[in-house]
Amino acid sequence: MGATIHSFAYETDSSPCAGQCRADGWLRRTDGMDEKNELLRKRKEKMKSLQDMGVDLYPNDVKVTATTQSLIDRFNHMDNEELAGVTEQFSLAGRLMAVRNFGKASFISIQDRAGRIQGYIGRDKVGTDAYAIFKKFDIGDIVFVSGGLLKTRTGELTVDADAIRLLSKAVRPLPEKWHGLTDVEARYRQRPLDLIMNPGVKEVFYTRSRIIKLIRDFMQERDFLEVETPMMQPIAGGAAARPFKTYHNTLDMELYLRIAPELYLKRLIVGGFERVFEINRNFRNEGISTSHNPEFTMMEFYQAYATYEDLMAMTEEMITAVAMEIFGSLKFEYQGTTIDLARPWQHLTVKEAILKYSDATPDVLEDREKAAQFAASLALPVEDDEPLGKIIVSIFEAVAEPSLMQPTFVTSYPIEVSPLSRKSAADGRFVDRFELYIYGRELANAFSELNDPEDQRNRFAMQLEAREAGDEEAHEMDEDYISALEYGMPPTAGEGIGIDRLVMLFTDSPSIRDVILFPHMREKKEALHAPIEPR
RNA sequence: GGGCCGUUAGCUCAGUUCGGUAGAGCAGCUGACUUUUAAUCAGUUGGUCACCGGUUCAAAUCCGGUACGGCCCA
Repeated sequence: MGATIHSFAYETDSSPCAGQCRADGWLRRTDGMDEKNELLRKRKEKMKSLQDMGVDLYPNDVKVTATTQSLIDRFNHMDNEELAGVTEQFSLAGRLMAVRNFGKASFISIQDRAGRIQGYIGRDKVGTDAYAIFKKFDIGDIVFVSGGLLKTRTGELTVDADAIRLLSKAVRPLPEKWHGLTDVEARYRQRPLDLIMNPGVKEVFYTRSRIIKLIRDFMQERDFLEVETPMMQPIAGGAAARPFKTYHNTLDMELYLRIAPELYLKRLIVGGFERVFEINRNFRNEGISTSHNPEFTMMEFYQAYATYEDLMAMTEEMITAVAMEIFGSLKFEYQGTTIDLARPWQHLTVKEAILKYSDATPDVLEDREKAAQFAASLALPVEDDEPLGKIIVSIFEAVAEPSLMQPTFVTSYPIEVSPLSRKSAADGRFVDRFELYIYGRELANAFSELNDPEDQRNRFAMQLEAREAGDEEAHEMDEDYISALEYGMPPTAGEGIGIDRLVMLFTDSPSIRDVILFPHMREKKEALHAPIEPR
């Protein structure tokens, strides 16, 4: 019981589904797809009659030799006379997206991974029996077509079918052909339908894959080794965030889903790899918004004998290289704003940014009480014992961050918010760190790494104090990491780049959910689909 | 966490102002049609108006609550 709720739509009266159950104890069917649904019933009747005609509803015995797009690329420029000279026969398969029926012939639209192409199904050519079977196909079915090519009167390249077969029967109907699936909740919850109906969505994920490949190639060309470090960690370190907790049965221990791979990657620097990177998921137990998903993809990389300044140059190089591959330009539109990645990018210290985007005076940022007052005037919550550095960062995030539309490196972060960064040689209250902002969003975070084990122990101690004062995101003491540093870590710089946010930028996506295939949503107590009765 | 908005047929949406038997297009079904492409033409099926409760002779519509979602703010 209970656990069956995802696979079956049924729950009995005794189930704890208060307020969600129908009076008769059955869960409401959100799509009305129960045995009383006429569309579904008609389909099942149709499937029965196809089987009676000897048709296998789910065969797997065809070989596909072409994609829709490959045919268009090769033959779209030809006219009918030239196409008549093409003797090659083509076999393709895909989802039946439209049928335009003319009695003894039909036009169909087939969609595969690459695109769509039209098919012409003439009764004379495929045969009367096959045509009668074809007439029982539904939009949404997966079909196989083979034949030559022709151009229609309107000039559309069309597969002139010798044969058409059913490869997989769709039991449920597709959304409407013209408007498609537009309800955002339905799109995220039923991503397969979204991908079928909205070609732009597929395009986003093709672009996402290309961006990740470009970044991977960029790193490998620079002699970085791609590695994978633990997703499950006994201490969730490397960032300021609340973790998800899990449990290992045999080891009888609690583990955390990682909030960052940082401390493991730096252990590998100690181990001598010198240049490592990882593109993988992090998990942070925090709110969901248009730019936050509880699990998100980050690239982190570490380079020995480099500084955070080297990484600024490398970041500019990497992101402009990706932009040139994706757009062929350093200028592009994001949500109606022109983003210009022309180098060099703007550099601001945290304090400079605050002074630029607020009416704060420099003395406000030197004195804790004045800073706290200024924060209060902005309606920012300030804890009683919150250190100056944290207050300054809160002010920065409130007044400056949303204004940093064009690419900007923000530097000189206070030491209180940077427990893993190297102290600035010029002023020990600050660290050698930068964050990259574009369109008011943090895209990257990097610093020269702290490799003095004693200093690291002191920083963790500072964090423990903050933790005891109630900061749930403060870092924990990690003795194992410190002991790795005690073997000696070369001077190193490291960076994390938010891949989802980068993809948002390069695909003009307004929400992080648009670049994550299955974004997390609150659980629906009602079944998304009711079960279909057996045939 | 707060504010505003949304949830009506498989899908896309009207209908809510000012309460009076639930509407359209697409999809489906029946028929016509061998170059259409949102094919067309004729006919036709399909609804627990998100859920729970209240007011009322009468609620998709008014009131209260709940769930889920969106946007903005924190």
